[in-house]
Amino acid sequence: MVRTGRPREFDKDQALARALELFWSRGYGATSIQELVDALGVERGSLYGTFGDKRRFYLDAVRLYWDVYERHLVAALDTTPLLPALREVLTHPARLDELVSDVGVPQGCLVGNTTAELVPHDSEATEVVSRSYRRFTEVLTDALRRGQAAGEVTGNARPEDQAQLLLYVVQGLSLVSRAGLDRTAALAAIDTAIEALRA
Amino acid sequence: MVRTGRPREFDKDQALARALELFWSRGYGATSIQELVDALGVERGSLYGTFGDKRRFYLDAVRLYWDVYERHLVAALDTTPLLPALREVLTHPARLDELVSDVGVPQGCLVGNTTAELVPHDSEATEVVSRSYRRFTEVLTDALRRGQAAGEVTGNARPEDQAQLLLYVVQGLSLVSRAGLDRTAALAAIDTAIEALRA
DNA sequence: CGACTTCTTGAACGCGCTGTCAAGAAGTCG
DNA sequence: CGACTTCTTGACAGCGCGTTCAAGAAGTCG
Repeated sequence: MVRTGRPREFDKDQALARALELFWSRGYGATSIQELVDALGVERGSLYGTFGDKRRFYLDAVRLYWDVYERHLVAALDTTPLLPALREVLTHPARLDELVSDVGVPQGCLVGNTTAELVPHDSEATEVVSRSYRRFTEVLTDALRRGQAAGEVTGNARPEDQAQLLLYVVQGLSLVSRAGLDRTAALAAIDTAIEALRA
Repeated sequence: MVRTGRPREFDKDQALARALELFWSRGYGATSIQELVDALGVERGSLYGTFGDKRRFYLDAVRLYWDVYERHLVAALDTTPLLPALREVLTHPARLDELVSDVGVPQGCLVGNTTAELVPHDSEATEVVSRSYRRFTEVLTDALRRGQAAGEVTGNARPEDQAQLLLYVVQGLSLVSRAGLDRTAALAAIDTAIEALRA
């Protein structure tokens, strides 16, 4: 079945990616449709016709964010030794390795931001966020299990519990960093967490 | 100097405390002045005359929240042994020890919520939040230093770094819990953190 | 070419919000 | 009592927001 009618003049995926950046840096409520119109170069009606209302648009952006992040996460943890890779994972969301003062740089983890802004009031957002957290702990649990089997990670605790704790650490770092980041202190704290995992 | 003019008909502190609960459970943006009027039984004009605009009102509530919390924190950590008290502190913000499903129960830590919603866009909010985080790590650092000196807490890491890490853990737990709390998993993760601190 | 479908454009609607203000009420002070 | 100050009340102004919609443009299909 060939698609008939006037063809879209903009790239849907590219528009969603651009919207993701805007939502990421400014948040859901603080991003107006007008700002999206200006940033994407697409008029209101076209956005509504393509993505539905603002909430749907935003949640689609969050889903895209998570899909990309999870792919990176799985790839990053598929290495030996595990702990250095884990250190990268923990420092990444707060962008400790880049210039934080960059203008327009997205702040923290979009899933965490969504949790703070829409959860638990919005049930669909709660689903998206919960699934992301579950996937994160699943991926980390697998990695930690491998690390324990290899004798690199301590067996003093269950991999599930270690993974859950690391979820808290990464989300906490991501959140607290918004208020200003002392890179040295943050890295020292992360290293403390990593060292506690060493066998 | 005696205060002249018509006396206020409501209790200012009590109104602020009630507003704090509302802001806490619904967030800054989602709490309208009208809701405050209804909940406090005080008309708009009186609120504006007493507390200034909404942002000031909110930030005053956050300051009150933190003052109360810090008093509790210092008192809770002034015990021996330290680790059980620390466990209480970590589980408290997410209210793991109470019924989470209670209607109207405030969600997470108000400072963390403020971080997500107003920081870094609002400089005054950023100050309030940063000061709270700094005080938290200072109080915890002191406690951990005592714990290390008493031989209860491991000396494998500096107290400052342990405290910073615990800030991340408590804020992460507080945030993630909004999306639904698996009490068993959360407690197991907290216990993992506590055990890692044991000498 | 003409019928049909889909996308584009930008004006306009309706709503809820924060913040203001004028008139009156309730006190103190001389 | 009369002047003065402060608080209360509720209407209302003004604004920005998300969303809709009608008219036109740009394609496909028979």
